[in-house]
Amino acid sequence: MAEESTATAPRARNRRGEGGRLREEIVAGAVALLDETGDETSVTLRAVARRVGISAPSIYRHFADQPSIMLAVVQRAFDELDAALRGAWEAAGDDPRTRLFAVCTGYLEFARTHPGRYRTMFGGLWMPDLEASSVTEADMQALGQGSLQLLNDVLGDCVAAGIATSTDLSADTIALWVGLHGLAHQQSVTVSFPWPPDIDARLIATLAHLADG
Amino acid sequence: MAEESTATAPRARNRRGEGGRLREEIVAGAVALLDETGDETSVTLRAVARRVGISAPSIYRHFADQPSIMLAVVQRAFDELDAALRGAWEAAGDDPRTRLFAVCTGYLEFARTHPGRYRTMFGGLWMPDLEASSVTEADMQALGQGSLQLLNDVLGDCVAAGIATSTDLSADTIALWVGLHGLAHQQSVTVSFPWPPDIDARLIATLAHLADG
DNA sequence: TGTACATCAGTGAACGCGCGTTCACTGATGTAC
DNA sequence: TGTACATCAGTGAACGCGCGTTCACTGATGTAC
Repeated sequence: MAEESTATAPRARNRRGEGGRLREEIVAGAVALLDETGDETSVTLRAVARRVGISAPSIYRHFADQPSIMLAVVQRAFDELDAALRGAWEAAGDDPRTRLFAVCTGYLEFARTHPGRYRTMFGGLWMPDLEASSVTEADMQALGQGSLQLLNDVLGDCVAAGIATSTDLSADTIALWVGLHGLAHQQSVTVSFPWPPDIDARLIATLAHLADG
Repeated sequence: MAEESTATAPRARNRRGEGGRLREEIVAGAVALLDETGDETSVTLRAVARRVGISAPSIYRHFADQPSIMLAVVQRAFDELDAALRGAWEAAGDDPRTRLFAVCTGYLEFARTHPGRYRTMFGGLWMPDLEASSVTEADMQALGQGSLQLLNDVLGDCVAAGIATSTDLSADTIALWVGLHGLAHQQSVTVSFPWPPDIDARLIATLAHLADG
């Protein structure tokens, strides 16, 4: 039924100076492949080329090698996570408690909506050999920093408003993130697990040390 | 320096009726490969055969196909996790609080000691197509049940002793496990992360709803 | 005790496949004069 | 305005590799008589 419409048309070639567009298409194709198969090992250079509708060697105009594609995919995925959380934050209004829940459930929702992407972002398998690649350790550590900072802010606002307690905000932020990650990751891996219906709220309220009621 | 000593000797063949031994060696070799490389994609049928010191086709006497090897590896890893937690429980004495911490830190320690194994157990990538394989969904769900039950017990003992509170023990057990898993998984993926020094105790005490002091 | 035979553990050679990567190329598009 | 040329996006064919899997086999070990 659903044909791979992006691959069937015989691609109009980009005009001079616009070759950079193909880079975008390659990353988008790789992300689409990842979302569809849910398996990063199926995001091969050749599979991406097929998906985008170009020949395999064309990719080398835009990426040095196969791991570079995965790095671009992961960087884009982290950017999208950041954007999603920021969107949830802005849509949530002014109440610190509402904002905290909006950002945390936004995080969980991202993983549920894009399980393959989430697993790849945090799965560690795509990680390049830092010695054999142009990627720096700083590049690695920068990933996810924005989202962690946003979590820190919403939790800090709750503490400032007196609806949550904390002796060490940054440590509690990391503990909160760890809990969200554990839930998000397990849900991105398995479909059948006996989750209690209130697992989201239970985890968030506990890890944020929210005042009762 | 460190030679692959297991692969150099020209293997004495098993005696009649003891061919089943090779099955053990194959699983052990696959686990060793996983621990060394930290990467489940390098646990190929041929790599395992090389590691054990046999020819590739010999594996087919003991496993139907390549995914069957991975399944055996994961099942063994879950058994070992169970045993490690039970060992920590028994060594911890009678105090419920001490037991809770012993089991939880035992869990985290397992992941730190065997990061590749842990990532594979919970990474979801090795999972076979349930339709195209002899593995049942019940097999899948059974994995990790023992460890979860043990967590349930130690947490329940704390509640019974009045040092922890819970409105729903099984839900709180799952929340506790989710937190442990998030920390264990992230630590099995990355080496450099700005962990607060007390992250283990902070996470455990929070998720167990331990009474202060 | 001796020997023919069945059983069983493990092998060697070969297959087709998809992969990443290289190379020399094609042909449309813009530019210099 | 016309034309020769440089630039640039993308291609087709080929490579060597490791993979999973198959097949017919070898040869040691135990068993029946």
